[in-house]
Amino acid sequence: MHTLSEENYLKCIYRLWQDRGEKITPTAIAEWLGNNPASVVDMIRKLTDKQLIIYDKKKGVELTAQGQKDATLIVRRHRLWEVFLLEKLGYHWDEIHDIAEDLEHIKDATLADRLDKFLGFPEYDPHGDPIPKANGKMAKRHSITLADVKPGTHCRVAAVKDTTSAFLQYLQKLDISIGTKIQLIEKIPFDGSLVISIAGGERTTVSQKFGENILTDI
Amino acid sequence: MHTLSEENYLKCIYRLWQDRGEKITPTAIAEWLGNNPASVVDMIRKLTDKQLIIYDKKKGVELTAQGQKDATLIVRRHRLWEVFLLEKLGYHWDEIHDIAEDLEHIKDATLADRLDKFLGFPEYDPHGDPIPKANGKMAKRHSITLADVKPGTHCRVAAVKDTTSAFLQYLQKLDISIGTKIQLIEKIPFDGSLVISIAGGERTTVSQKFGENILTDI
DNA sequence: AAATAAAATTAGCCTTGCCTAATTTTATTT
DNA sequence: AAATAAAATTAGGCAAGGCTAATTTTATTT
Ligand SMILES: [Mn+2]
Ligand SMILES: [Mn+2]
Ligand SMILES: [Mn+2]
Ligand SMILES: [Mn+2]
Repeated sequence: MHTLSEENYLKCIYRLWQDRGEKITPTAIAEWLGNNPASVVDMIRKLTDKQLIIYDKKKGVELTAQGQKDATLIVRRHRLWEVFLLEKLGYHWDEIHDIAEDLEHIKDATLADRLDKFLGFPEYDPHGDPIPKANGKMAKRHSITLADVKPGTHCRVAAVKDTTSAFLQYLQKLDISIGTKIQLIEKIPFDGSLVISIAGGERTTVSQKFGENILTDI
Repeated sequence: MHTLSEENYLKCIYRLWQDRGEKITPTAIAEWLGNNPASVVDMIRKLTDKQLIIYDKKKGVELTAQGQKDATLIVRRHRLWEVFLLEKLGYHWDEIHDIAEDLEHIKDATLADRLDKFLGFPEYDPHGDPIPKANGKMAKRHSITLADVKPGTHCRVAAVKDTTSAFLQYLQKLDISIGTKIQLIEKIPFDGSLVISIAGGERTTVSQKFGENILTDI
């Protein structure tokens, strides 16, 4: 099996691949994990030896079929534990990510499946991310951000991209959670700021960065 | 905070102190953890520096007040997770120990307390061991083994000392679990074997070692 | 095409937590 | 009291997973 560090790298590569799509470079991995590029190069060698990734200086880092499978299961555990922490233990959505970051590494043949069953086979985690099934399949990820939507559109908050507590607490302050209806009223050309109405309420202005971290539905 | 290894050593020392009472030597720790005595000496230095233990060649290793407190909280987490795994996820009692061995190291300020509440503040874990409260207090441990009891006595299985699956599966085969009534019919002087009747059933003979690993009530 | 900047890699070092082998200390036997 | 055995300790090493500093490669500017 994999070490804790190997798992964190795998999950990081999976994540960068999922939400950026671009070529995954050692520097990108280093930034995401807060490690030094030199350390990343070491781990790239190790994961390559284990046949979990393929590294081509032109194409960057890619997961092999096995690497993808393994990464998916880690993500599955992470998201299931997040549901557990929120729904069963009463944590808030800005507190669960870091704890799940550790829980995801607990390995037992049947633990994830039992937890899945106990939670009633949830499709999405508390941040709106789809939970991979045991076979690796999962519901579609949302991809249109609030910043992409045409002014005038009414949409629903389906997921958040950023899961730091800084962002989640700001959302809480604005009374926004998964399912909240938002109308995009206007985009300010100068800096991309967004004028929105939350759940039919007054106009509020948020930054472009804010809008890019909210994924929408409908 | 403590590393995973430091925590495992603390818990080991706590355990040896609780159920042997004797002087705790580096060799005893090494045997319990399956490590080399030389490694234990290294860790003794580290835990001493951290003021979690005091080591005196005469008295052996002892936990300081802080060490005791920390160890108790690890044990608390271990036992709470065991209850969770058995009651909520449907594991059998011989499968939960190893998983809890990892879960006990997940650190978050409120996790144990939330789990405790979620489980309904259980007093004992699935092996009959008392679960320390957040303040360190806990219900009395049972101390009389089946091997200590006088022939003729009817007693109740209150806890098991050994939690290896070899022992627990044997118990399951004999239909013994926490709460089962057992009458000790006879002790064989030759080798200490015990003739017992399980829940009023037929006579069965078990070894002395078996009897020493069952703690009784009433 | 050179010059410069950025990214990737290498070399060498550190800490943790373990090990083996050798040595010293402490207990037990004779 | 010696001899022997057991326990504890020291010395030296190793793998994992980080780091910094130096170097090489690759991209970008000029
Ligand atoms: Mn993690
Ligand atoms: Mn999430
Ligand atoms: Mn443990
Ligand atoms: Mn237990």
